[in-house]
Amino acid sequence: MSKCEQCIIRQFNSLKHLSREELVRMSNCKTSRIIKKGEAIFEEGERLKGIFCVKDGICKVSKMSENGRNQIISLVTKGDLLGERSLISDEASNLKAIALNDMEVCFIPKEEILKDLEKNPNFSMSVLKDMAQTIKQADNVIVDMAQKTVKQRLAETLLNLHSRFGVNKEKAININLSREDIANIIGTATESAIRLLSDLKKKNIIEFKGKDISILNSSELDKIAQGF
Amino acid sequence: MSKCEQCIIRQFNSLKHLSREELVRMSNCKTSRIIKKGEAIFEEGERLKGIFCVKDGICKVSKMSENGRNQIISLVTKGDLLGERSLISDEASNLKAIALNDMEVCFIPKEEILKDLEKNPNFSMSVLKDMAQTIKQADNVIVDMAQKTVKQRLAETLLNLHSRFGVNKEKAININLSREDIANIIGTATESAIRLLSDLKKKNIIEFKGKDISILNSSELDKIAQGF
DNA sequence: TTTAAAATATGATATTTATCACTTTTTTAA
DNA sequence: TTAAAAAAGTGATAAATATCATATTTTAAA
Repeated sequence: MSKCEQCIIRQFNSLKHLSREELVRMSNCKTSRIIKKGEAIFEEGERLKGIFCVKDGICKVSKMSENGRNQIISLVTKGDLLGERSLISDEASNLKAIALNDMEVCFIPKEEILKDLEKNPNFSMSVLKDMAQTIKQADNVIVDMAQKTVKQRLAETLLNLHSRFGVNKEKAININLSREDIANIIGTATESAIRLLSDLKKKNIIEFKGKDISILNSSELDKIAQGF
Repeated sequence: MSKCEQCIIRQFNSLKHLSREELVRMSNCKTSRIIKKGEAIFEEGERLKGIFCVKDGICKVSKMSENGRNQIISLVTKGDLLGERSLISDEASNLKAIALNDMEVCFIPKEEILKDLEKNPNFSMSVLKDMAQTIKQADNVIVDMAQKTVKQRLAETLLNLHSRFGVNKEKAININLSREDIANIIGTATESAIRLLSDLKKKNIIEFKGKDISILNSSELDKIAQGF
C-alpha cells in the first residue's frame, strides 16, 4: 500500500495542505481502487462514504435530466478530487461518474476528511477556494448553455479540451470521447454534434479519425466560439 | 446603528454560527446601506471589499455573455449572503447584482469574514455547506439549460418563483420581474418569453396583469416543466 | 474470423427559437 | 398633465436544432 505522505498527486489538490500526521492517518484508512474503462465510480443517488482522489485516468461526471437525456457536467482527471460536494452536504450524490479510460483512484473515508476539515483551517480554506472556483465555472457554463448556439459551444468545448488535456504524438486531443459524449457535454443531440464536427472538418478547422480529433485552426475555432 | 447580535436576519444564513464576541466585532465594522430599485450593489469586474447580508428586498445576480446578452444566474433575497464567492477566491466579481426593489443590506468587510472563517470551524463548515448547495443547484440549472426546451424552463421557473417568493393578497407571485428579466432567467429572447407566457395564459394555466403573475393550474404547469 | 451490436454518418423533415419590424400599452420624468 | 421613453405584445420570417429513418463503419464478442 503506497503512502499518502509520499504521493505526488496530492500536490495538485487541497490535500497538499494536510500535515504529516494527518497524511499518515489518511494512509492508514485510504484504499486504492482500479476502475476499468466504462465502469462507474459512483452512481446518481448513491450515498458516498468518502471522497476519491484521482491518481490516473479520466472520468465523466454526469446527471440525467428529467427528459431522460444525460448531461456531462465535468471531466475529472489525475490530481482532482471527486465527491467533495456530496460529502460536505451529507446527501446522496446528484451525479454519476463513469471512467473514460482505465483509472486508478484512492478512496478516503468521509470521517477522515471531515475531521481534517474541522481541525485544519488551511485545508478547509483550500476546499472553500476550490468550491468557489467550481461555482464560478458553473456560472460560466450556465451562461454558455443559455446564450450560445450549439456551434459556439462545440467550438469552445474543443478548445477547452485541447488546453486542458493537451495532444498526443499525432496532435490529437488527449481524451477519448464518443460523439455521444461530446453531444452530452455541449447539450445537444448526437446527430447535431456529428454534423457540426463534419462541418468543421470540411472547413479544415479540425480533422479527425474516429475519436482522435485535432485542431488545425484554433484562431478560427475561437472566432466561432465567440459567435462569428 | 443596529447590532448584529440582535439582528434576526443572521439566523437565516451562515452568520448564525458566529459567537457573541464575533458578532460584536462585526457590529463595529459593518455598515448599512439602502439600495434603490434598479441600482447596482456591485458590477461585473468590480473588486468586492467584503460581503453583503441582505436585510430586505430582492436583487438579480447576472452575467453578460460573450454574445452581449445578459443571463440571470440567481435571485438573492432577505436573509441571503452575497459576494462570498469573490471574497473566498479573492478575485474580481464575475457577476453583477441589481436591486429589483428597494433594498437594505449590511456590508461586512472582507478581513472580518476571513478572520472568522479561519477561526471558527462551525462558521466555515456552514459556508462550505452553503457553497455545496449552490454547486448542486448550479448543476441542475446546467442540465435544464442544456436539455430542456424554453417552454419547460419557463414553466419550471414560474413554479420555482412561486415556491420561493410566495404570493401576495391577489395570489400573484411576490416578485417584480420584467418580461426581459424572465427571458434572462430562462435564457431566451424576450419576445419568446412573452409569447410563451401568453400561451400559458390562453390555456388558463396562469394569468397576469402587468408584472403580477398568478399560477392557476400548477399541476398542469408541472407537467409542462417535465416535458408533456 | 465471423457476426452481432454499437457507433458514426447523412438525408429529409418537423419543431423550436431568434430576429426584425412594427403597434400598443405602461411608466417615467419634465 | 403630458410628452417621451421604455416595456409589452404580435406577426412574418429566418435560422437553429431535433427527430426519424436508414446507411455505413467500427468495435466487441462468440
